[in-house]
Amino acid sequence: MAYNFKEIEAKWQKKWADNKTFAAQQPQDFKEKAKPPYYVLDMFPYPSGAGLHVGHPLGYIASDIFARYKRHQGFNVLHPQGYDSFGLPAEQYAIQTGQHPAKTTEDNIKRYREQLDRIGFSFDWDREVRTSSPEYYKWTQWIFSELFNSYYCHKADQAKPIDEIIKIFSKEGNININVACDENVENFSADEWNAFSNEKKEEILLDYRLTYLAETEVNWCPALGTVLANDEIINGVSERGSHPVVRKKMKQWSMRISAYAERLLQGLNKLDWTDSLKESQRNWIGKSIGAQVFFNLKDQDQKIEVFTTRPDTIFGASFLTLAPEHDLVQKITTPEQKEAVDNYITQTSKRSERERMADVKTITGVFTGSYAEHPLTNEPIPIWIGDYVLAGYGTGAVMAVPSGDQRDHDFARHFDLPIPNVFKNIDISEKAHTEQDNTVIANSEFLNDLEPQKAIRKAIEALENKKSGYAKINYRLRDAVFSRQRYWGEPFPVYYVNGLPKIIETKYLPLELPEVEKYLPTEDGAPPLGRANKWAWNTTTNEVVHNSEIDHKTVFPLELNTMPGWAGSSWYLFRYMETENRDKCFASEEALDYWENVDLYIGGSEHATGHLLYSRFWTKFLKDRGFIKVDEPFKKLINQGMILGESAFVHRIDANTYISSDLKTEKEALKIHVDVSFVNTSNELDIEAFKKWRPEFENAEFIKNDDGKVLVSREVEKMSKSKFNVVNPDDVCDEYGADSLRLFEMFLGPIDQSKPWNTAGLSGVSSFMKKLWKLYHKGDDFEVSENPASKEALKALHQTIKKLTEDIENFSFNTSVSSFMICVNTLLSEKCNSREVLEPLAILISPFAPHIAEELWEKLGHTESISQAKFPVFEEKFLVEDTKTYPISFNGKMRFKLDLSLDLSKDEIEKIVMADERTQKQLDGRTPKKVIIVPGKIVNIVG
RNA sequence: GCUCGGAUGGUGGAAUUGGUAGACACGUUGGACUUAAAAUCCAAUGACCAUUGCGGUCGUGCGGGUUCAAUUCCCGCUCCGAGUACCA
Repeated sequence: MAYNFKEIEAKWQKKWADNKTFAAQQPQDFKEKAKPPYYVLDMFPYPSGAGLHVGHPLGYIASDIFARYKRHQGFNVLHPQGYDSFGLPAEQYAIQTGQHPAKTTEDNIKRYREQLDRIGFSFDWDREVRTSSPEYYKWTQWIFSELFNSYYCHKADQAKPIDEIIKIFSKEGNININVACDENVENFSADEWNAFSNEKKEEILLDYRLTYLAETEVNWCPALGTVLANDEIINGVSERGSHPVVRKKMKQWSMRISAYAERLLQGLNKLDWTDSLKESQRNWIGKSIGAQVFFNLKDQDQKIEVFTTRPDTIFGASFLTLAPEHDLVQKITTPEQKEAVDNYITQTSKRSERERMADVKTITGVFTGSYAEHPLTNEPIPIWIGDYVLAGYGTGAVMAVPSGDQRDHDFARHFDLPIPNVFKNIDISEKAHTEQDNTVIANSEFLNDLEPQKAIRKAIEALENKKSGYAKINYRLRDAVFSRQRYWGEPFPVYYVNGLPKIIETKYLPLELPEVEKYLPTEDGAPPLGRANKWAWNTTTNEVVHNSEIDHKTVFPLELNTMPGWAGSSWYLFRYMETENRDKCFASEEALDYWENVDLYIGGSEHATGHLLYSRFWTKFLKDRGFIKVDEPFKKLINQGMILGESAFVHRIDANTYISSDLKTEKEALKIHVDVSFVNTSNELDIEAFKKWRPEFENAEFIKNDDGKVLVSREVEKMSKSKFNVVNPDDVCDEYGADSLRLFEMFLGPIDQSKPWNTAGLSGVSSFMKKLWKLYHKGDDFEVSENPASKEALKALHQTIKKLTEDIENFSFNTSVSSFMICVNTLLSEKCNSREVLEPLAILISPFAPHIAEELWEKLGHTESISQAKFPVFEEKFLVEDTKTYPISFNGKMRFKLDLSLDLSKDEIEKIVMADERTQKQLDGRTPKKVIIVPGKIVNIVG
């Protein structure tokens, strides 16, 4: 019987689903001793309308191989899948078509599921989660409430219930506490606190809560009535419709992730993530040690706060630069400078933050007309504004030391400001001196002749004595804005009483998304939920009621923003642990204790500083409040690279004429994307299909090459619908089978690298599958002998076991596939069909190609699924060699090979090698200067 | 700009701590089988020179360095990709 992958794959996919073969056992399911748990998780997909392309399953195949491998090793494996189903694309589609995002999301999920099912993943689908389902987001809302009801105590270094700080305030005020809070919080005593009105107390508490309302800078697009992400802005205008965008302040929910900066940083040390990923997070958190310095204004009772990592260069500060958005700018600008400053601010508001950071060449800025006082010399220092200083970064102000910072240097040169040199014997006329090594401070009074580190300490001491500053650790990590002016996201469980937020109690959750007639912002610029008629909270009945009932006594308006995409994905790993009690808790204690956290997480590196930081933050928070016991979500993490598409282009030389790409033309040919499905592996265009594709190609004329073909050119690009280079896994499954798809995706290259998809290569793994099948068959019949295997066959098997075990542990799946090929090629040439070899081989390959493995396993006479079969164990004895083929090199270049016994000593090897006539020929009469012999490795003759 | 990756034959890639560069595949060429095609099998295949044979030179993005020996380690570049805080 020939290898019929269609039948085999359909058969086993059905059996797996019917028998729930891959259902993970819950702790309470174990009658006897519990199996050790192992949790393998993929970053869950956003179900887009385009469906899966071959790039998506790459990581899923890798994690599936590992999950299956762990089952063979005797672990109880949790390997779930779900959908990150809130998001912008569904909302955009809803705006365009009027269809409810819930409906299109449901359709997309259905399609994703069908596609995933065809690839033979060992997912436990009973545990599926969808972030957009109310039963799930009930608990996202609950976590938000808990954050609202918590503050961060730096002394205990953990989050605590907000009630505790209220007690502290009423006993001792806020003067001696060490907690995370807003920068500008006012001091009060216990008596003052107790005398405050409830409203005032609430306002103050917002400065301490782990989620809080605050004014934040956003990219506002007045024409679209919405806030845009930086990457929705192209050249200063909106991507959709090219409307102007301005920076604007808006009241938004934020998450006090900055409170966790140090723990997020320290926690990295114990994670099994790549160094580069950990380094990215470290840089993102951006810890720097330095000083906070105050500059008093010359003529006003105000001070400007700056943070600097180089207080040793403070005598070189010749001006201050404020971000144009800085609160003090309006107050300190003199009437003469007002027009210039206002114009500059308007100009700046049109530039995105990213543009301002990236563009170092154009130097802009304006003098405010005011002066501050140098804290140590009392000299006047001009105050400028410049858009190279960002409002959200540090204090939004810098003390400019042009001799020690390149951007300050550029700014000073551009505006002809003084550049005092504070370094001994260093020329700073051309560029700033930014290094600390081999540096001595000069022109700095009491800091003269000191090295930077000593000078930093001394400068801070001086600032502290004058009450003009103090040592400070600063983090680049900013609090995360948590409000979105969108429809398709989790509603906040929040209503407003006199403008102050109140939380809806957990027992009344979920607060479900209301219906709206359109998914656009309202005419007066409120978010889409502003269009809902029934979006008010009745505090007596505890239910959502019509807006008309709002009386601000018992019925209040609800929050109109929704939560961002990362809300649901920050805790979903815990939801999969629970199966039965999903309505009672986010996950039961028993399940949480057993599964703990994710052992292996696979996903794209684009999540390095977003999702992976936010979910670490929420995990630490949940632990602080006692809801879970682990403080990191993902123990080990592997990044998968992107699979790129190979776009095809037809070459057009005039309105209707297309030329084969191998022909030269006098006219410049225009390259036009063409659907890759019209092109075969030899780059020949299917002319008929092309003509039918679109009306404008119907009457196309072609200039063919000598073979009578029209060839296309190829380019590697991102796989995307708009580039017509998408390859659908369904098509690959139809033509080659899921097992071949799985093997090929792994065979393409290292899991973490991006690489182009090339369908031509599929025939290689496909013929491997046929060879594998052939090993177990004679003609059309299954035939496996009980005779002992040859020495060579056993050696091939054990070499494969060894290599494979190492490869799987190192996630080097491309070389695993190679070693399977080598093994099967050897066994075929050995004509090996012994059960002794073929049975372990089936298990070895089953994580990679599970369908064929199950089929062969069944034919081998087993009635249980192969998925729990014990993984073969490597035995050294089958590999022992007594000779080694030595490369004999001369000056490092290999010239010939020599088989020698491994028992030989160095001297013996040297004698044999030197006696060889080829050695004498290479030396050509010379005497070698040196002979290097590494037994078992190499011989190198120098001279 | 900043941060983190990457670059090896015509193509995807291999080379475990510095020790035979190009495993395994694709493609190409030639051959076997076949009426023919497909499938399958066998052989060759980094470039250049030489070719009757032995062989030789160069070669892992570029320029330097360390070493008996460098794809691997160090210094300085170039190009490409990802992230850059509201895409997911």
